[in-house]
Amino acid sequence: MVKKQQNRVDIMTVARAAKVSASTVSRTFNHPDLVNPATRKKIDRAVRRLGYIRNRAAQAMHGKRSGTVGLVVPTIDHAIFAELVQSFSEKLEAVGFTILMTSHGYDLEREYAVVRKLLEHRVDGVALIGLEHSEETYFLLEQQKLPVVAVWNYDETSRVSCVGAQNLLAGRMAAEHLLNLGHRDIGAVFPNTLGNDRSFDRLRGTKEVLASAGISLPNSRQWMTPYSVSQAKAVGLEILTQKDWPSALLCGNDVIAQGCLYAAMQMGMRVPGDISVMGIGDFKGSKDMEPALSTVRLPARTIGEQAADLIVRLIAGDGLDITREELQPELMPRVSTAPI
Amino acid sequence: MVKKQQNRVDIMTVARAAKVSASTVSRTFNHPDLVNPATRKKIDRAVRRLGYIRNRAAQAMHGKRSGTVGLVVPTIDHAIFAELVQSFSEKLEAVGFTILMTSHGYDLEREYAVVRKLLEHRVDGVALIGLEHSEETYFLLEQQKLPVVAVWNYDETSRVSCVGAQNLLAGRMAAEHLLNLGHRDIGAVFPNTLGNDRSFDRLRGTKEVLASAGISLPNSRQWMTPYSVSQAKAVGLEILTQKDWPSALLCGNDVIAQGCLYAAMQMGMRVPGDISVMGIGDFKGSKDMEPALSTVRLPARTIGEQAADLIVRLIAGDGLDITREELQPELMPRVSTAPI
DNA sequence: AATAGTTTTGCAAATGTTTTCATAAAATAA
DNA sequence: TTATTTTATGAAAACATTTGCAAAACTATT
Repeated sequence: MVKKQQNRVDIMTVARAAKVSASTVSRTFNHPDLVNPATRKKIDRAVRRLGYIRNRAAQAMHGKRSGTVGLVVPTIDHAIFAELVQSFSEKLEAVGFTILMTSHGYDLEREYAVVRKLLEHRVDGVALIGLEHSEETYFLLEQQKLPVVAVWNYDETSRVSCVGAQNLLAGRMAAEHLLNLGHRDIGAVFPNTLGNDRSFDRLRGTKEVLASAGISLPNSRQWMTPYSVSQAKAVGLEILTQKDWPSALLCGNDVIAQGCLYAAMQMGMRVPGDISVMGIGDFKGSKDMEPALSTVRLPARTIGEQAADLIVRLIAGDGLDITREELQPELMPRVSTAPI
Repeated sequence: MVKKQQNRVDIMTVARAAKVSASTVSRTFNHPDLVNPATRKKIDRAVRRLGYIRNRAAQAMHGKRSGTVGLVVPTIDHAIFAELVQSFSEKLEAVGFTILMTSHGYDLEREYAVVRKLLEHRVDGVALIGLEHSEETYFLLEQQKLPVVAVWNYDETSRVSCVGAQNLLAGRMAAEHLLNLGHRDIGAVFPNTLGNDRSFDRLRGTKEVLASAGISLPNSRQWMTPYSVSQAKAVGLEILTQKDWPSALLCGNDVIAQGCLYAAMQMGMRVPGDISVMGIGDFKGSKDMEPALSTVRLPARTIGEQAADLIVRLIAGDGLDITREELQPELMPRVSTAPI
């Protein structure tokens, strides 16, 4: 077994090459103002010539920041998270952080495991999606006194800092919109609400509003589908082939709504002529669909950016107090919904 | 300025609590078989009680693996990369790696910078998208002798290991399909090919095939649009409002194709009746569109998975030899294209 | 009971950096 | 010119772990 002859260029190698001490090399990186420009130049040259790359691991050992932020998402394979993750990481990278990203597939046990792993890597902060996490996860994070922000949901009683919108409100607004258009027979098409507080709250908001208008949402008017155009379309087809379909479909998110739109199209039905379709989320493509999708906008980019801002503030300030930032959902009435 | 009284639980704290030496604690983590089960139990209890989390940074300093793999993408905010990233990271996480993800927004300079940063974090390997990278980036990676795999493109002359498909082939297949259907007046709608070898190769393949069928692709039949449904739709509208639109549109990817589909729909045109639309990529929703999108499938999930496999093999084997894995694009004729 | 072999443990050195403190050199003030 | 301040550098300790080596504690064998 050949021992890999590491081309180990460490700080000492550079120091020797530049005929200075390791301390000076270190300083050129971390406090350039403290070292003589001439020396700095010598060192820079040596660094370049040797291809030296400093070792963050060794830095991090000094109680210094690791320069990484952990990001835990259920999955990145959903339009909405992609948008969020992108804006979040752009903002963080701009101030020099690197993102350690992990996903858990909506499994709260796995979430705990990945958070642990992030902690092993001594991330400077952690961002999680939503506020529903296992007790162990919360405990772990609190115990480590690490800056944490829950992204996407807003809740004034949240156990950690959060930036997001109230999904409950979004659910309400969607339902109200449909109600205002005169719809009384409404079908709800939602993803599984288990381990997904976003979805749960939206459905709750919807039900609340309907109930207070004296409209019940019987099980026969509720459908569940995974987050996927394809599967939502299948469910949509199922709904529309039964003889008395609802006059409007309220979908848990825009991807599902898109599936329903396609289902209607395939059946040769007119939207909103034969049925209205309402989404929640306002994903990137939603306004361009044909017909343009009516939805409730949850500003993913803004949320991502503010979350990034917040976490750098928390990291910088050794901030221990919980901060909450609420963003308002916004009704986006477009073409896919119409008066009955 | 209050000095944050770190709840610094280190390996020594655990050792003291369990009345053993630090070495033994270390061993319980890394070579459990070398330590007496009884001792192990004692240590486990102490670890649990104190909430100890081991420090990967300190481990990594020992020339040990850092347990991270760097992933560099242009942007994650595109359906296609999301799918790829998801499958890639799922696979890697399953074997215990954590992903360090960064994006560069199609800027090769920034790519160099982020790769450097990844190196500072002593990632065990790096995955890049595509094969077009700056000389500095290649040089850096080679100099560090780090396992590298370029994902998404296949090229038998690639400078680093790669797993992907030949975009050239994909471009050819798309064009051939249209040709076979009898189309002679074809429009190409592509994203900017600068710093994007995928797109460049597809367009090249397309042109090749057309040329060898004696069909030229004048500038007036080429359009450029950013990767976005919305902007592609705008371009589509522009194309379709001119008096003699092409009989078929060949789009650089499925997102652009979707935009064109919507444009046609908005114009009240029938696809494929009035115009055929062809995509490249076969993204998640493509088969569900109305009309279902004809496209050339590039198996994102498979590519992601194989890339993950390959990089763990490279990491495990101190593998220095370049490995190339080719996946075949596949024609997916569906509804959006028809004989002229 | 003595010996040999095996398993388990601890000591100390090593890893690559940052930082505190001390000192040397240079610049400024007297 | 001397004394004082400022600037630039190096030596060494600290950070949290892993690991080679050797000692100690068991087991098995005679």
